[in-house]
Formats: sequence, C-alpha cells, structure tokens
Amino acid sequence: MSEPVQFSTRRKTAKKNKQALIEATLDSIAEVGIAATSVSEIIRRAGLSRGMIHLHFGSKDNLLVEAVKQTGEAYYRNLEDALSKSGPSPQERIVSVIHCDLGERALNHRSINIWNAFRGEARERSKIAQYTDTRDKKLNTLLFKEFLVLAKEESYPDATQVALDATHGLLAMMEGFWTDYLLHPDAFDRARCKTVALRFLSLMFPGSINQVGPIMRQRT
Amino acid sequence: MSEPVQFSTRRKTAKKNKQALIEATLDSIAEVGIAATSVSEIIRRAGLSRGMIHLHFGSKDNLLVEAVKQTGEAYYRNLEDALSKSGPSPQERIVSVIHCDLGERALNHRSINIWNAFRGEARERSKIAQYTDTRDKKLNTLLFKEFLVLAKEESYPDATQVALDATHGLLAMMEGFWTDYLLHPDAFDRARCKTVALRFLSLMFPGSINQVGPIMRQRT
DNA sequence: TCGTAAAATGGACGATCGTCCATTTATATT
DNA sequence: AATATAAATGGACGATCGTCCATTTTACGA
Repeated sequence: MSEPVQFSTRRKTAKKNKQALIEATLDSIAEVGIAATSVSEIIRRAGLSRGMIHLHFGSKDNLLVEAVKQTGEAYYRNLEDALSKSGPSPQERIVSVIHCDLGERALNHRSINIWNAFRGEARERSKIAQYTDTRDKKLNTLLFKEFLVLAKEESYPDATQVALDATHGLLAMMEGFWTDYLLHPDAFDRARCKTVALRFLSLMFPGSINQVGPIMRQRT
Repeated sequence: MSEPVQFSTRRKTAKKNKQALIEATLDSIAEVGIAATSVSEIIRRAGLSRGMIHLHFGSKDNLLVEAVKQTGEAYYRNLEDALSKSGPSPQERIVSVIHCDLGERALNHRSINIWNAFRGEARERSKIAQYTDTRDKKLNTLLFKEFLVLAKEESYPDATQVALDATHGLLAMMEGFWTDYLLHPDAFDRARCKTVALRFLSLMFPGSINQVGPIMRQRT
C-alpha cells in the first residue's frame, strides 16, 4: 500500500506500459472475445513486444486477473461516486444505485462484454471469480440495508423478508437488463429499464418510491 | 424434415456417434468451458476418433452450432410440455412459465454453463446468436400476450404499457436468477426465486396472482 | 460368400498458442 | 564520459490447436 513514489522517467514509462497491457487486454476481450484474446493480440494492440507480459505480470493468466480486478474497482468507484452525490435517504440512495448501474459509465458496450467474458471463465479460475463476486456482495449488502429501513417504514409485518425479496428481485432484474444489453445493444433502452425497475419498487414501497423516482417526505 | 427412416445398423450407429459428439461437446462446455473445449477434448469424451468431427459436421464450428441449436430446442420443448399441462388461464400459463424456467429441467448446473458460454461467443458468431435469441423472442411474445389480458382485467388505463413492463421486468428478473445460479450454484434457492418473481407479479396484478401462485376466479 | 461402399480411424500438416531468455536499448549513477 | 542496471525486445521452444486424408474396418447387397 505504501509504495514509494518514483519520479524517474524509467519507472513512469514502465508503469504506463504495464497499464497499456491491461487496457489492450480489456479492449481485446470486449471486441473479439476472451478466446481470441491471445498474447499476440494483446501485444499487437498495446504496440509492445512479446516479452512484456511475462516481464510485468509473470504470465497471461496473471494479466487477466489484474484486468478483472481493475474492472471491478472501476465499477465500484463509479458507484461510490454516485452515492456521494446522492441524498441521504434510503429511497434516494436506492434510486442512485439503479441510475448508476444502468448509466453509461457502468453499462456500455465495452463493459458488458468484459463482464460476460469474465463470468464465463470464472467457473474455472477462482481468482477471477473472487473479483467478479465482490461487486455483487457489496451491492447486496448496501441495498438490503436501505430496503430494510423502507420496509419498516411501510409497516410490513415481515420487514426483513420484504427487504430480502426487494434486494434479490432488484439485483436479478438489473442483472437481466445487463444481459439484454449484451444480446441486443441496439434495441436497449436505458430509460425504460429504469422505469421498469422503479415500477417494481414503487409497488413494494408505495410510500417511498414512485415510477419517476424517490418520494421525499418528512422523517419522524 | 422428411428424411427417409433408415433401419440399417450402419446408419443407426452413425447417427448415434453424431449425437455422441454433440453430447460430448455440451458436457465439455459445461465442465471446462468453451475455451478448453478442443477437438481433442470432445473426441476423448465421446470415445471416438479424431476424424469424426470433420466427417459428421465438416468443422468444429458447425458442431458448435448444432450443439447450441439442440440446446435451444430442448429448452423450448420443455416449455411447450409445461404449457400443455397448464390450465388455460393467463395467470396459470404465466406461473407455468416461471416454474418451468426455474425448474430443474431447464435450469441446472449443466444448462446454465452452456447458455452462458454460448452467449459469450454469440457476439462473434452470428449462427450461434440466432439460436440463443429464439428462446427470448418466443418467451417475450408468449408472456406479453397473457399479461395484456391480465392488465385489461385489472382495469389499468395503460394496459399495453403495463403488459410490456411486466414482460420486460419478469424476463429480466428470470435472466438475473439464471446468472445467480451461474455464480452461486450452491446457494441458489429455486423456491425463493419463484416467490420473488411471484411477489413482483402479485403487486402488478393483485387480482390474478398472489405470492403462492395464480388466483383462480370466474370469468365474465 | 465375396466385393463394395459407407463409416471410422489416427497420424501428418501448418498455424498458433503461452512461456522463456539471450540480447539490445535507454536511463540513472558515479 | 564511463559504468551499471532496469526496461524492453523479439526470436526460439515445445505443446496444442483444427483440418485433412490415406488407410483400415465393417455391415450390407449381389
């Protein structure tokens, strides 16, 4: 964590080349798939020489792990950014998550192909599974906490179960929207997806959320 | 379609071997992924010789296309079977689709890995995309028709939009459940997924569906 | 029963895979 | 300016990829 900052030109270009390999890997996966993302393809896109992958990452597998790690971190940073700009109420934070997850920065042609490719490989490579999983767990914890507040406010007798169902249902629905985008990128309609998700939540928490967004109200 | 039925031992074992190659391919994809599903791996699993793939399919790509075609057909046959045993009312047919899509015959360790693998490759290979798409389109048409009936019965002023949202939302949610199964096969709970889906629909169509299943009532 | 042709075999082929390392290049230090 | 060393290069390596075909096996018709 506390790496000494190096200002030497040598170290800076080395770091830049290392990052260029990661970007080239992600570009390749997004454009031609993970099966066609060979060492030759990666170094061609990065404009670097053959030995660089072994030099910087030890192996192609390690490079893939580093790439999926960065992808997960980018998603989470975007989410944190959205939440920091969101209001503090549960309904505002929940709607922020939806807008973020279906927004262009998180969900785009490049990202959806990358996520899908890594998921397909995750089964065999535990390192990759670890990083793709982190996103889901963090979202799950975050949403459940907020839904539980709303469920209690709506006076549901089984508030915990309602919050679990809302979390599970919303996450599944958003996963499904991502799959929609993967299969039909041209026909995909972000606004409609958001509306459908909000329709679901507005029915579960009519006092807090409607089809347009969060309902603001006075707290006791 | 109207292939002459051959009873000769020769043709029967030939057909059996051809099918064995398809099964071996699907097994391999489910167990070790599509990247590791090589010609050597397939013929090893099928217990046949190297030239068989070229003999029966012309190429490995054609074999993959045939395999995804059969996978799609199997899903659809299972769905048709479930619908034929279902009652005629829209709510019964919708619940049948849910139970079928989340049932063990359609959704299991083998099938989810196969679907995911083909989806990842679909982007590049149009033949594969064609067959993976068929499932979604048929489900979409089927569900929308039934939801439209329910939406009118519930006296929604914007019945068409409600039916569209219900179709879109339910399909996305079920897609998401499949992804859940892919990522966490051990923690997956079919019953809970069905309940969550029914909770969503019971909120949209309270007169027709509840969290246990379809509500039967007299028709006018 | 024997000749024929369909079915199946398994090795050879060139291409490409990921890894590795002897060498060259370029920067920082003395 | 000379030396040391980190960074980068690109070809060689064995393994494996998918395809193809000369050969062998096997069941059927004559």
